[in-house]
Amino acid sequence: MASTRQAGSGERRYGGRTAAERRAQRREQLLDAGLALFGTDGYAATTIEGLCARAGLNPRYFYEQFAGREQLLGAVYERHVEQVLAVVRRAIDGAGDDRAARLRAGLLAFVGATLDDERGARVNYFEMIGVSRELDALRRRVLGDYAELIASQSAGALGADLDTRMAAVALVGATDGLIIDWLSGDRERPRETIVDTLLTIFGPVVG
Amino acid sequence: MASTRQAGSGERRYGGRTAAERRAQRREQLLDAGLALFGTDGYAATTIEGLCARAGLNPRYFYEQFAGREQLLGAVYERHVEQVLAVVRRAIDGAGDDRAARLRAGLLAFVGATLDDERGARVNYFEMIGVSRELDALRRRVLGDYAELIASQSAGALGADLDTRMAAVALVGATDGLIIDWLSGDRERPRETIVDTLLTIFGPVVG
DNA sequence: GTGATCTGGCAAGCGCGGTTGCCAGTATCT
DNA sequence: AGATACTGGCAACCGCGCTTGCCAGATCAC
Repeated sequence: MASTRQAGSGERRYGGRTAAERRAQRREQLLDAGLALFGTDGYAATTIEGLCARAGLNPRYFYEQFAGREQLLGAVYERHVEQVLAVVRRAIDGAGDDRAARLRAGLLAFVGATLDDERGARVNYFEMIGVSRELDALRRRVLGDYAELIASQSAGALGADLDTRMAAVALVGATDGLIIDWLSGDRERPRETIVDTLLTIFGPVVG
Repeated sequence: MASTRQAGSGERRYGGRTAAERRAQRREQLLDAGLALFGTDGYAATTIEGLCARAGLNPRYFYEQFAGREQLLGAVYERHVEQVLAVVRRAIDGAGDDRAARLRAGLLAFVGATLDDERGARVNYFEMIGVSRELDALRRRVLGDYAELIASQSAGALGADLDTRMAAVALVGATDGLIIDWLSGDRERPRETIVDTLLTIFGPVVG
C-alpha cells in the first residue's frame, strides 16, 4: 500500500535499462551470434549452446526469446533482408528519374549490400533453404517483395502478354544465380561484371 | 587344385545374381529409398535407420555402400540430374536445326522432366543446399554442365562483350527461380507459362 | 548331405545436444 | 540495511540416432 510504487513489477531498472530494453538487448546479442555462427559454420553445425556461448548469455535467455534454433535463423534472415532492402530502396530513390539509371543503381546496391555481408549472404542463399516449411514460406514472402519492387519500377513496361510476377521471379532468380556463383566460385571477379550481366538480362524485360 | 573353380570367391551366385550384381541391386534400393525420404520428409528429418527400413535392408548394407547420409544424398542427386539431362539432350537433338525450336524444346523438356519428378526436384532445389561444402561443389559442377550446354547451343550468339559463362549462369538461375516458385506456390499454373517466360528472357541473350 | 557363405533382424553401447532446475553473486528499490 | 529481482554458470536428466556386433535362418557349392 505505502507509496504507490511505479506501476507493477515491469518497470524496475537494471544496469540503467528497463526490462524491455534488456530483453531487446539480449535479442540483438542472439541475432548477432546467429549471424556469426550460421553464416560461418552453417546451420546444421551450430548448437544452441554454441550460440549462447557466443552471445555471452545463459541458455535460459535463449528460450526466453526463441522457441529453438530454427526460429532464430528466421529472425537472423529477416533482419538481414530488411537491411539489404533498405539499402536498395534508398539507392533507387536517389538515382533520379531515368529508369535505366534507377535500374542500374538498384542492382548495384543489391549486389554490393549482399556481397559485403558474406555471412548474411550465406544465411540467405545456403542455410535458409530446405530447413522447414515455415522458413521456405518466409523466403517466398521475401521473393514476393522483390518481385513487387521490380514490377513497380518497370511500371508496365513488362510485355503485356507476360505474367508480371513470373517475369520478376525469373529476374530475381537470375540475380540469385549469379550471387551464388560468385559466393561459391572465384571471388576475384569484379562485381561490376555481375551488374552488367544482369542489366543485359533485365533490360529487354523491364523495358 | 582339384577342378579349377570359377576364379576365386567373388563369383558365387545367390538368388541367381553374382556378388557385384547384388551389391548394385542394394545400391539401387538405397537410392530409391533416399529419393523417397529425402524427397518427402527432407534430408534433416531422414535417418539412416529409416532409409534402411524403406529399402528393406540391414544397416550393415548401408555402410557397405555409403559412408553416411550425406553421401547417399549426393548419389541420389547425381542420378536425378543425369536422368533430367539425358531427357533434355534428347529433346534438343530431336528438334531439328532451327535454334529457336531447339531452345523451346530443351526448355520444355527440362521443365517437364523436373516437375514430373517432384521428389527429385525437392532434392535438387531444397535438400541439396547448404548441407556441406562437398555437396555444394557437386551442385556447382552440375551448374557448369548446364552452362556449357546453353553456351554450346547459342553458338556464339551471346553478346561478344558478355562473359558467356556468366550469362548462362544467370539464365539457369532464372529457370531455377521459376521452378522453385512453382514447387512452393500454386501448382495449378500451366507449365507452358514457365516456358514462355523463360523464352522471353533467354531470347535476347542467346540470340 | 555337409559346410561355407550370405542375409536380415535384434539390440546395446556410445556420443551429442536439447532442455530444465538449482544456486550463489549482484544490482536495485524501499 | 533488508528485501526483492535479475543474472550467469553449473550440471544433470533425457531422448535420439549412429554404429557395430552377434545370431538364427536361408541359400548355394561340392
